[in-house]
This record gives sequence, C-alpha cells and structure tokens, in this order.
Amino acid sequence: MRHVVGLGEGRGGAGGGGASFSGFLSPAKVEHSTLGESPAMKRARVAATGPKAEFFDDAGLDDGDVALAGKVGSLNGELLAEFESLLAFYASKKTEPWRERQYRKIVAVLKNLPFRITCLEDLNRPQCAVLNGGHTRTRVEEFLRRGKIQLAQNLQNDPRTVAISMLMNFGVQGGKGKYGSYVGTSTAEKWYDSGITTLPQLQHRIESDPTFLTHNQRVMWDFRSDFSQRVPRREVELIADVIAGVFPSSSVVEVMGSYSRGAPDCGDIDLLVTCHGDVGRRCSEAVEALTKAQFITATLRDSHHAPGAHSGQWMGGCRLASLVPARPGFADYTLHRRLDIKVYPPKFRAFAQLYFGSGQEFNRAIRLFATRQGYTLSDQGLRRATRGKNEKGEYGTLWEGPLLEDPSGCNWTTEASIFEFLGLPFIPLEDRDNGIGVARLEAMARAQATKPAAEEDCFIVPTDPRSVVAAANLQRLAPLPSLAEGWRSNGIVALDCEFVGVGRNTSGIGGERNALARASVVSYSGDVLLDTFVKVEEPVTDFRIHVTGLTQANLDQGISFQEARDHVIRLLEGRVVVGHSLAHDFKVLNYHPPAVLLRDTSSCPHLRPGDKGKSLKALSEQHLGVKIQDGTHCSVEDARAALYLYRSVQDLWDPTPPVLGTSAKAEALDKHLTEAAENMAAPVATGHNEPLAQHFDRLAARSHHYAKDHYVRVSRTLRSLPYHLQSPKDLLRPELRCVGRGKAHADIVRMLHEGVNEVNKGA
DNA sequence: GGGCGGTACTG
DNA sequence: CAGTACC
DNA sequence: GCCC
Repeated sequence: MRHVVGLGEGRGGAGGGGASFSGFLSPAKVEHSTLGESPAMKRARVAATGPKAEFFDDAGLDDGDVALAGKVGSLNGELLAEFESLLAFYASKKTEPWRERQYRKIVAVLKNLPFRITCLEDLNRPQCAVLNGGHTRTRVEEFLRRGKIQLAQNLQNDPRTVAISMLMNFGVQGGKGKYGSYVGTSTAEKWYDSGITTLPQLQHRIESDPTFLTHNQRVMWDFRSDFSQRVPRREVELIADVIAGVFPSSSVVEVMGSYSRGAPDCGDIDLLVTCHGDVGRRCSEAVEALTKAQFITATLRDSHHAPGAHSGQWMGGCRLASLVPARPGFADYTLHRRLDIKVYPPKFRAFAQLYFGSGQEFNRAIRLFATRQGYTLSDQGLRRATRGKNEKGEYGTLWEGPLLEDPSGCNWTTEASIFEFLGLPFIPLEDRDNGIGVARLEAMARAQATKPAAEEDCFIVPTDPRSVVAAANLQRLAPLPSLAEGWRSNGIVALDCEFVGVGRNTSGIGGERNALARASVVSYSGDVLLDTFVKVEEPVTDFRIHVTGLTQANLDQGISFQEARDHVIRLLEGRVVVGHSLAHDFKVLNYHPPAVLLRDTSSCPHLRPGDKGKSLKALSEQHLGVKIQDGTHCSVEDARAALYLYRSVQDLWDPTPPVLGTSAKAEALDKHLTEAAENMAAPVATGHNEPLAQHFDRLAARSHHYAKDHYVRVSRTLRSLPYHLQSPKDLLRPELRCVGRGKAHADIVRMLHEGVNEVNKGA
C-alpha cells in the first residue's frame, strides 16, 4: 500500500498560513516510498522470486540463519575486531585504496553474517566469498588456529593509525560508518606530520587559528556532536514535510536512504525531489526559502547550477526547533541534522531512486555490471559506453553514446525497467544494502561473462591487410542476377563478416565484445554482392589485426552499422544463407533468419571433419583441396570457401526444395575453385616490427595466464602491423591501443630508444 | 597484466 | 588539479 | 585485497 503524507497532515492544526517560508509555493507531496511499491516493481519482484529462491539455496542459508538475521553483529565479534584493525590501518594511509576497499567489504560481511565462522569450510558459503580469497583465507585460518591475527595485533595499536583515524573523525566515536568530516587521509596525514596527534591538540589548533579548517570542515567540527546522533523516523518525516513545503505542489518528495529500508533511525536524511522545469533553480529557490526561515543552519554543498542542469543538489545541516515561533510543535527537536537534497526531472526519477535507495557497494556492483555489458549507468540515465585507455594513457571513458530510451516506451518510469533492460532480476530494496544484492549481481556477471574464444572457434580468419584494401575497391553493391537465372543463382547467398574487439581487453581474445567491421555477401556463383567496411561507433580496443588485417583507416572509410545491416538483410531475406559458424555473424548483426534457410558448414553432416578439425581452413583443405587462410585472404574468400564447400555436397545435403533447378555443372565449380585457389595463393606480408614482436614472444613464453595473453596479443599486433613502429608517438595509433600503458608500453618505448638488444640485456 | 562506479562539489 | 563527499 |  502506498502511503502518501500530505502536508496538511504533517502540520497538524497549525491553522492559517503555516510558516512564512512556504508562502510562495504550494507544498509538494511526500511519498514514503518504502512503505509501498509500484505495480511494476511488484511485478518485477514477484517475477524474480524464482531465481531468488534459487540463489538462497545456493547461498546455503537455512532457517536458523534467517532467524538470526536480525541480531548478527556479535556472532563474529572477535574476528571482526581483527579485520577492523587491518581496515583502520589501510584506511589511514592513502597508498593502497583497493586493499582498503577489500577490507571494507570484509568488515561489512562480518558485521552482517548470520552465522558464526567456526571452521575453514564455512568460508565456502557464498556469503563469505570476500573472505575466501588467497590472502584473507589465510588470515582467517590463522585466527581459527590461534584466536588472533598477528598482523592485526601488531597494527591495532600503531600510534600513527590511531591518531590519523581520530583526526579523520574529529574524535567522534560513531560506532557506525564513517563521519564525513571532510578530513580524509591526505589532510589527516598532513596534520599528523605537523605534530597534531591528539584531540586536545587538534582542538587547540582549531581554536587558535581561524583559518585552519576549511568551511566544510568547520561545519562538521561545529556540529560533530549533533551530527553523530541518530535521527528517529518521526523526525525524518517532519523534516521531509518541511522540505516538501518549499517545492511546487506537482513535485514529489521521497525519503531515501536507510529510512526507506525501514530502519528505526537514520544517520542523516536523504531526500529525493522530483519536479518539472529547471531543477537547479527549483533547488536554489527551496534552499533560499529554508535558509530565510532559519531551518537550514549550515551548507556543505550547494549547486548554483547553470539553467538546464541535470540535477540540483544541496547538502548541509538543518534544525526543526529553529522554526519554533511558527511551529510550536517542533520545540523538542533541538538537534542539528545532516540533510541531503537532490532534485531531478521526472525522466531521471527511477535512476535517482536506484542510486539513492541502494548501498554504496550495490551501486558500484550494478554500475560495473552495466559497464561489462557496454553501458554506463548513473543517477542520470543509461548510455552506451566504452571504457579503456585513451590516447594520453589515462583510463576512462573512451566513448559515450546519447541517453538511451526505455525500450518499453515507458520512459524509465520504474527501477524495474532498468533491471529488466540490463537483463537482471529485480533486486528488492532490502537486499541492496546487506551484501545479498551484490552477491547476486556478481553471480549474474559471472553467468554473463563472455567465454574467451579459442582461435578455431572464432569466426574471424587470418587475413592479409593488402587483400582487404584491394577488396575495398570492389563494387560495394553489385546488382543481383535476374530472377530468371533460377534459385541456384539468386536463391542462395553466402555470408561472412569480420569483427574487431570492443570493450575491456584483459583476457582471452582481444576485446570483450564483437563489433561488425566488414561484411561480405557473395552470390551462388561467387560474385561479390556486398563487401564493405563498417564504421565502429565505439572505440576499437583490439583490431585483432593479425586476423582481420583491419586498421582504423579501413573502418573510417566504411559505412554505418545500420546501413551495412540493411544491405545484408536485403540480400539475405528469403534466401538460403551459407556460411561458417553463422551464429556469430547473426548475433552481431542482430538478425536471425529462420533455421530452415541456414546452411552452416561448421555443422554439416556431409563435411566430416578430419584430423585438423572443422575450421573453415581445415574443411577447405580437406574437401576442396584448397589451402586458405595461409596466404592472402579476405572475407569474400571466406564466404566463397563456405559456398564452394556447400556446393560440393549440395545434392547430399540439400536434395529437397527449395531446389528448383538442376545441379551446377562440375566444370563451373572447378573453374571457381581454381580461381579461388589462385586468388588465395599470394604471399602474406609479415615481419613488420619483427624484433619487437620477438621480445614479447619471449616475455609470453615465461609468463602465465593473463600476462601471457597480453604479451601474445601485443606480439601478434606488432607483427601484423602494416607499418613500422618508429617513435613512441606511433603508439598512440588506435591499432596499438591493445598494448595498454603498463610494462608492454614501457618496453616498446625503451626499445625504440635504446634498441631491442639493450632492453633484453637488462632483462 | 590490469581493472576495480559515476557524479560533483570545494579549495 | 587533488581531495572529499554522496549512495 | 580479489578477480578475470
């Protein structure tokens, strides 16, 4: 049930005009969103019940665990204390933020774990995943054996750590979470190194030097006592009503954060305001009115946005009792409270709800998930995006598309639509701050991860760059032979596409997703119907140049994906399509002809694979006696090879309709095969940058796993590059993006300067 | 080897 | 730009 | 720190 608290209700019988501060606007409505859910959310939640139940089974939760869920804190108290010491140590120095984050996750898990860890096997339960890595598992083992972790014992009384933690928290002993004092590790270290090590020293320094603290630090220092107190639900509601009073009546004010998850009290008040018009201006107007009324007692962050900004936001302190002359009922609410207000236009409401209603780790996890799928997700919508190293070597967003529309046409009105779009089950609010939601997202990510393809499985075949260039000169779209020639010449076509890698580039074949880079369609006679390069809108992270021969320049002269797809579909529609591993092509083309029209040479019962497997290369050699992918080669030749394979067994494989004519003459086939063999006989030009490539071959030989993959990728790329690398500036070319910015990059730079031999001598 | 969230303020 | 904050 |  949705509970809407109108403002009149909130005010009680104050009669007449209420407070002067709200005079210029009629009040917005407050939605206590947690107390209800939209029908769509409910649908999504119900729909998610199946997978969720399954997850819980996997998680190994039993009834006892569930019963304990309410009072878990102390179940692993001693172990928790050990890891808190480790966390405090790494949190006090800014050198290893990732290690710190990992410890933060470990501590969060131990705080919420509904059972006590008594043996190493407990770590295999899914909730303990963060405790079950290489390092942490050893620490837990030590704890189980000796009742303590030596490193933690050594660190927990480290005076520097203790002092820096104190400085970062202004000495506030808040048992929960961290106090947003605006003093981070850098400032605290600086203070510590300048001799401030105790609270009295800090206090003295602050009082004697009015410029010692920044504005925000001063606010948090002044209110440190009040702000560390919890806010009861009732007070949260009253504050929300006050805020609603200064927004237009068409606005919606929602209380987010822990209140929305039903907590009896909150650390601060998070309000999400949705309103039409200029959100920045609405926010400023509201803040102005509240300041004039003295309800706002401090400001930490204020967006005086340019008109048309995405969102308005304000952070600071407030106090109900400050309204007392006008609102006598507030007299008892004397404490100052931390208040965050964010104002969004309606189109961002669902994204803002997702952000504001979830915990930090959940937000990070779902945004990471979106990134892996080729999107970027924020509180301001969803876009296609690619992350990677830019040309300056900084890691970041390489490319970002426009805001995406909700495919259901509903303009992203619900959080459920976002989950659905990403292919995720709806994860309810209560699981977005307890580790369960994060674990589910990680499980989904693992299930969705693209498995690195073996070279043979890859539909990309070795290609000589020069043949690609030559093919580009072919007529892009030749006319179809007339229908009078019968179905064999116009009812059957062969397709082959080439792909480059986009997205992350850290494992397996380069790039985590495929993007169409070249599309070729040939007729039954082997004539080129379509052969074109295709622009890739995302930045290419790996050209797989040793396979595709493609460079950025090739793609730049291509046509758009839409255009290419339209051409391909026009040529394929209603015809039998021959190809090798067609599923790959159709997946990227997002086009799925009926299976009865497909003839895939990789799964033909009459083309038995021999010793060398069932790659196009192997089948061509075995059944056609033609060596392909050994010399000059391009996707036109691949399409032809598949086509001729099909034709060589056509009467066996495809004896029934849609057969309309007679079998092709053997001479015709021979002629084509001969021509194809001739075309394919030209030598491949390799050996560019050979010394550099060999350096990485050596590195690959003595590396393992992911490092090895990386070096192999670099080596192949260097060797297949159609130009010589001469200066480090050449490394900025898109084809060399897959080199990265780490050791491989550094080695190449050094070799260009000092020569390959010198570098190898050093190694 | 290399990534690990996205946004936006202050100073 | 670095530092810090919000979830 | 963990994970791909």
